Amino acid sequence: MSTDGASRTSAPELSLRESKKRAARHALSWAALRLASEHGFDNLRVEDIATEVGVSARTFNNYFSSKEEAVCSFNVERQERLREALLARPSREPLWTAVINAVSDQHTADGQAPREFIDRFRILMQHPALHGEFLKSHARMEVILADAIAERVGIDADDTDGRLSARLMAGLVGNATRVAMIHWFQNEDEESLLPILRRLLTEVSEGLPSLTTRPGRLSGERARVTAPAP
Amino acid sequence: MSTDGASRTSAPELSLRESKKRAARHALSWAALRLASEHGFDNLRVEDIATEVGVSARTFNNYFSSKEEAVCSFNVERQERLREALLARPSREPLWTAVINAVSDQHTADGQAPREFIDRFRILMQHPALHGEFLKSHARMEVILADAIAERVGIDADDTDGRLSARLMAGLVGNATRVAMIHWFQNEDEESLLPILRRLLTEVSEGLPSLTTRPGRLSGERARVTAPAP
DNA sequence: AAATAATTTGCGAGCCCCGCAACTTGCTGG
DNA sequence: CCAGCAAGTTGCGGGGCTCGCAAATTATTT
Repeated sequence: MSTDGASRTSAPELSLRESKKRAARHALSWAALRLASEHGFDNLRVEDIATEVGVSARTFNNYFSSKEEAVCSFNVERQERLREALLARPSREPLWTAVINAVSDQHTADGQAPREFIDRFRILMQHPALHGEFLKSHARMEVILADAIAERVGIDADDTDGRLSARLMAGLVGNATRVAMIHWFQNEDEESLLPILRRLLTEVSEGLPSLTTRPGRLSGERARVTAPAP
Repeated sequence: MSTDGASRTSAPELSLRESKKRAARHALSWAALRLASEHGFDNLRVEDIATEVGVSARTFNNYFSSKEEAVCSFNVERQERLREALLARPSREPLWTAVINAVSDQHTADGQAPREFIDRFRILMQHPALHGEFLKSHARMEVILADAIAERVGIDADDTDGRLSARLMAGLVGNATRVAMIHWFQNEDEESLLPILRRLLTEVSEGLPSLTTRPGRLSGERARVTAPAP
């Protein structure tokens, strides 16, 4: 029968080898995530992950160069989707709107996951050993997003300043995402992730008004910086 | 007599033990950085670092839980300085101006380092094994900066939204810093770090005008997002 | 179907990180 | 001043990780 979505989005006709490789990588990544969230990262052995999937431990290290990488690898899978999502937004949408909506879409599915799993996930991601890899996967995401932004806006490959700006904007998005997630990690019963994320992104897109135009003893002016340098 | 800078900034009168500990940590961190930049991270052994400083390898792991952490630890030392620098800016300065100047100050000294060292440093930081830890140290920096911002602006500890905004702003700064550094890593003979950094920070502080008001087929409007939530 | 290319696997080496228990060093109250 | 306590250091040993290598297995090509 095999009625999977091969034709859904321009399937690149992957060879048997390629599809096996992807499947293996995917399986290893999810096995790692599941086992880690169930037994805790400290009790995660490479051998267990490999056994779970039915390959040798040596093969695991052909796919991932560390346990941490495998556990956080699910983030990478999102990247590809985000890129497509942004480019699929109607081209009339203002840039920020398109970005915010595209990012939101990536996170709406998360609400569906079983509560129990989400809770364990939050605990898991607090582990120091995963923090670095988690950030690393976000950094990769930002690069992808920056390219997508540049593509959407029509920035040339050789427009250094333009690409830097795109990179910067992608960073802002990634940062808002990160802050939202961390806040969400730490405050269990508060708002769910998506509303926070949208709020932060909107705030960023508007130039952080709540801080710069604060009523108190603060100046509402934009920064006026002394001359950069000779 | 001991006429050192004890009174400069409210020295906490550290005990002999404490000062030894700090010295050891500092020495280990710098030994790690130096050896790594000279011989490459792949040829860095914990034992070498420890020997260089004159302690046992076991002691090294009492201070740092990984080589990566040690190599990137110099970033942490900046954090404390950044906090003080921001709070020391004249309180009349607009927030963004103060932040930009404080951040700039942390990086002006870098230009003085010997060229040779800087080059090796740039290569070193490209190593995948250090990338995660590098980002981690930046994340820590952002937390410190967020607190400093909140303190300067006068945000209460229980003002959740306010603190979130401060966190967000600190993230923007961290992000601009990161983008600037990465750009600087990859383009050897281009501008030096500081000018790029100041340019990016200014751009961020103004709400990314170069992208959102781009002449072409893009709308210059701010994002108008569908209602975030009830 | 043979030739070729890519993957998987077992083995072994070298290193890392940490718990533990002795040992050394700084600190504190009499 | 010094006895006794607290804190830091060290060697040892163990479990684990990551990788290079070469043989075996599995796809792909001709």
